[in-house]
Amino acid sequence: MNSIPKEICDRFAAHLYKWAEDYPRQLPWKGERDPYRVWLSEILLQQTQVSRGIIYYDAFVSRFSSIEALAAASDDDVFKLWEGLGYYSRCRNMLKAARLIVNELDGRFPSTYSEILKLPGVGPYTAAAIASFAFGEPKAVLDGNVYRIYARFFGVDLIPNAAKSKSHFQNLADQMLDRENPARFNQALMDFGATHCTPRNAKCETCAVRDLCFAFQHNRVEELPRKKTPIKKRERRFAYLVITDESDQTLLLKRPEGDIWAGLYSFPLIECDENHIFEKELETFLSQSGLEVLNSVQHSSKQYKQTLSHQKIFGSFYGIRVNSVSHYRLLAETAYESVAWSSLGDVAFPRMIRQYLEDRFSSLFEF
DNA sequence: CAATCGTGGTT
DNA sequence: TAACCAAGATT
Repeated sequence: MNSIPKEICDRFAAHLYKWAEDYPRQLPWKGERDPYRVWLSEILLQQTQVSRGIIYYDAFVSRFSSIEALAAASDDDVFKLWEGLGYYSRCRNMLKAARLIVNELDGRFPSTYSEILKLPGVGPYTAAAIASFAFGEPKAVLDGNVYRIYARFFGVDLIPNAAKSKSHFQNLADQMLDRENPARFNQALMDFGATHCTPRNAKCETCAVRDLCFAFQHNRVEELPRKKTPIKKRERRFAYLVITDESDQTLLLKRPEGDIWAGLYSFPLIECDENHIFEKELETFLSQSGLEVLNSVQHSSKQYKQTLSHQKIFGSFYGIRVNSVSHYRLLAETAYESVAWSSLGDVAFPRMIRQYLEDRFSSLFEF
């Protein structure tokens, strides 16, 4: 690949720094050097808008003031704090990394890019961010903002994140980085992308580098970066069984690895495909459950819909009254648990289940 | 390496 | 509305 003239790099950086002074952006983690806090913010911000990340960052910092405190917390408590943010494997990997650092690295956060990169849940972007922000190492971040800025600035006609094009963008980013001030440069670049060189309605009229910008000069700002081909969404139908007994216990299960919402809790569910009729499945489930059913369908909810990145979930909830959930056949040997109804407010649920509980039972949780 | 993993903001 | 996409990582 051709190298970028030094003059271009220098002029870009100078304009970028001037822009950052003209458009200050205050964020809770800005200028932060504590690697724990930098790491925490970057994990929370993966595929997450800054405005939402701030809310969870404040909650996590307030609850866990050190990596030792985080490492010592229970999985369920941390998942509860993460509830609603999505991409829950981040939460699981965050806990793994915290415990690894505390238990095996004597609490010392790794201080180089290559060592940081080994942490669970830390990929090239996050490692570069932590290395530059917390340790001043000259590593160029490559996130959605950076893809967009350089796709436009250099007129790169490649789809971002495709494995083949990533190395091209990384090469550009590496050359453009101000190696004397990596933290300042990375921060300003992402701020610029997030607020000025935006996906739509980019503020080209007040952009100081537009004279150098390929997309602006060729009137292709709206076309770049190239869009990813849209994904097909699998449709799934979940029938949740809200089973309660006379002691106000209910059945929950912890969702396993390998499917959505791993690590969160759920009511037992019957997944209905086209060929399976819910009523028959329910009859089979109950007859094999060991439960003494008092009222097989005490109530049924409306149908909830939730669109995920790769799936569209249709969910309905069916209230079932039994004598005692402790008779459930799989309780002892599987991920199923008997939980007091009054404690459901402390359980981490997927959005759809939390929504159902609020719709139907909000008065019981003192929200 | 292309598919998978959530949820909500924005237009 | 529906598409786009957000400080990506993992498999």
